[in-house]
Amino acid sequence: MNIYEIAERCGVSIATVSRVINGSGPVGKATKEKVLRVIEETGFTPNSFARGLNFNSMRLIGVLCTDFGDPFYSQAIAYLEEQLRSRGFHMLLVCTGYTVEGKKRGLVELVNKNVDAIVLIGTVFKENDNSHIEETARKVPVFMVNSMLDAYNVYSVKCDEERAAEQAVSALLDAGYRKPLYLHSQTWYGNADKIRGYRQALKNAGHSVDEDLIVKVDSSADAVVMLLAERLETDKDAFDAVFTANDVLAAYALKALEHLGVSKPIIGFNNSPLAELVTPELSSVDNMLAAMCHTIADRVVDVLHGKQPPKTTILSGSLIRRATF
Amino acid sequence: MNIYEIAERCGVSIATVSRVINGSGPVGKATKEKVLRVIEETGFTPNSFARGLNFNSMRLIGVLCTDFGDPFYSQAIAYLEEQLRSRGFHMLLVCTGYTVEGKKRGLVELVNKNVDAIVLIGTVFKENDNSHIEETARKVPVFMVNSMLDAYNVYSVKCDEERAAEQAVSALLDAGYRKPLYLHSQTWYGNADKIRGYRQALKNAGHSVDEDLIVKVDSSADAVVMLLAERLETDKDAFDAVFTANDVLAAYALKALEHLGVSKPIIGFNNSPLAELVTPELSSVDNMLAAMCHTIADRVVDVLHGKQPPKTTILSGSLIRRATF
DNA sequence: TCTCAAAATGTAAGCGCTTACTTAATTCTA
DNA sequence: TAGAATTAAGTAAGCGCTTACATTTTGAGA
Repeated sequence: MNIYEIAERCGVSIATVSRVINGSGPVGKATKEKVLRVIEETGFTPNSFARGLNFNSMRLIGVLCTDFGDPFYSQAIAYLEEQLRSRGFHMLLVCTGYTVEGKKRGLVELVNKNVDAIVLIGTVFKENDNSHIEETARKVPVFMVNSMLDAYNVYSVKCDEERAAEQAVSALLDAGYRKPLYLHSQTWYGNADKIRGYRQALKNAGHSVDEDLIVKVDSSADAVVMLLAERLETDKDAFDAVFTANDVLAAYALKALEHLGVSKPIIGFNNSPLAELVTPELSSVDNMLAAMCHTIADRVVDVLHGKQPPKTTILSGSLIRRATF
Repeated sequence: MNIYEIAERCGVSIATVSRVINGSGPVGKATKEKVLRVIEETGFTPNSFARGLNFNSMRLIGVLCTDFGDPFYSQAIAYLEEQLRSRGFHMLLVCTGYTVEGKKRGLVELVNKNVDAIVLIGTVFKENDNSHIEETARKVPVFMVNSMLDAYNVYSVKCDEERAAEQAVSALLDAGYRKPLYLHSQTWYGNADKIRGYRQALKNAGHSVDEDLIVKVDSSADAVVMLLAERLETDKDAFDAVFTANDVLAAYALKALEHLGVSKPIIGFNNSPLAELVTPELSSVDNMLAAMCHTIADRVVDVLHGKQPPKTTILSGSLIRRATF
């Protein structure tokens, strides 16, 4: 079933059928109705590859994501899908894991599919070589959610995580805590910002930074429990509060402290749904994920329409206080 | 940059270039190397729409999902993406929410994109009209994860949730509990199975079913807290254990009981990562999601290769015991 | 009734690629 | 070394659709 078949059944030319499908030219009222009726009857849908070939677009946006395990990412995907779809685009989703190799492959695959644009969710490693992203951006516009890269054809929307982390840690210090532990599990881009914020907060309060309180740990319940147990065993006042790079780590920390029978304030990051699922509910830094995704979708549409939106947008996050602090 | 450009730069015809790209015919060694080199130098990637038009496939699988909020779905997406991609397919993801209208639109959109197959995750409403799915299946093979529909061109892989639920409730009864509360929030397909299992377990144990113990509740912390509080207020022995349709509800129930200062066994469903994130860790029924996704991916490949795999596969779930029971 | 612009429809040339079919260049056999 | 068999490369016809351009029809004004 193709456009020729429809044209024949209607006794018109394919040009006319195409015109009624796309509303791309004048068509007599009777003819239009007939064509629509036949399309309806036959259930014909125009071949999207042929249209793609003509328009050089299938209205597909490639989305590269690191890890679904973290609710932050699945939440981002959810927002993005909604926003993009409401703007008439569909989402080609590729999940690559944390390796740079995986990301490179993912980018190549998306470029090969001729997507209209590529959205990266939190995937830039600041210290690392990002030439693969720059190279990709020479072929198709790249949009970054929650990370930033200043390069040709790359647009970024991020939360000022440094400031947000600073605010969170300052809140702990203001409340009288002196030794906040900072837990993270991946040394990616955003992490450096959070650490800077952490340091700044201590500095602002006139404290020095104990480097032993900035620690990387595997993202698993066991690892966190072990780590905290070990620290507290050595010195039961080794730290007096916990700040984590994401809510999953915060949940593990919560579990660990409960396990150890001690209670200390905990602040997570991302303000994901998880924060309200655990008991007690997690205080967490809101990094404005929904707003970021909304903004990115706007940027995508703008760029594809030939407009030139700002290359970087920075939103401010804020601490959402719940039961753990 | 297209295949003509490459051909010209190599001093060969486009047929030859195409042959080296696809390995679809004999090419002289020197020629082949030259073509590969030029492709490498120019960074040429064949237009996937043109290939799609020829092959009538872009190796795209449409995936229709209900809700990312539930970790069950995001987990399923994660598994599917991995499995499909390792088989050379990419995933076009559409998230529709719980309405049948939304699903219908989603299916139409995917069909319009000429995907090779459509995977539905837990989306059949048994009582409802599923003609939209059957209609879709006339155009493109449909695969169902964790639900079932016996129709032309529809393949299903599901967990025997009835048996699994029965097993879980029986375990509660065996442990001496008499009045297990069953909480669910959506009256979709799988729910009926679970309820049957719940009933069967009580019947097996010689108990009658108290219909008031099968209750639907909004999927929110507040709703669950309110519900349980109300029940226990009326009669503090209104129920002596909680069984839920998914882990999110179980987490809410955990929160609610803790809030009310009572402790009762809880069993969730899906055995999602969430089960290990909350404290105490949730006992949960494992519905073999990873295996389902793996199997579905196999089925997709088989069907697209013209094979005829079994139309229905049923896996058995099992209760994973952790701290809450 | 005739003219002519405006509206409706048709024709055919791509979009970039694959591949059946054809032709040219090698290699092999006797 | 002629000629068959084999391998390498080219030609051109689509795949299903959009659209610039050409053609026909319609209807208003004179």
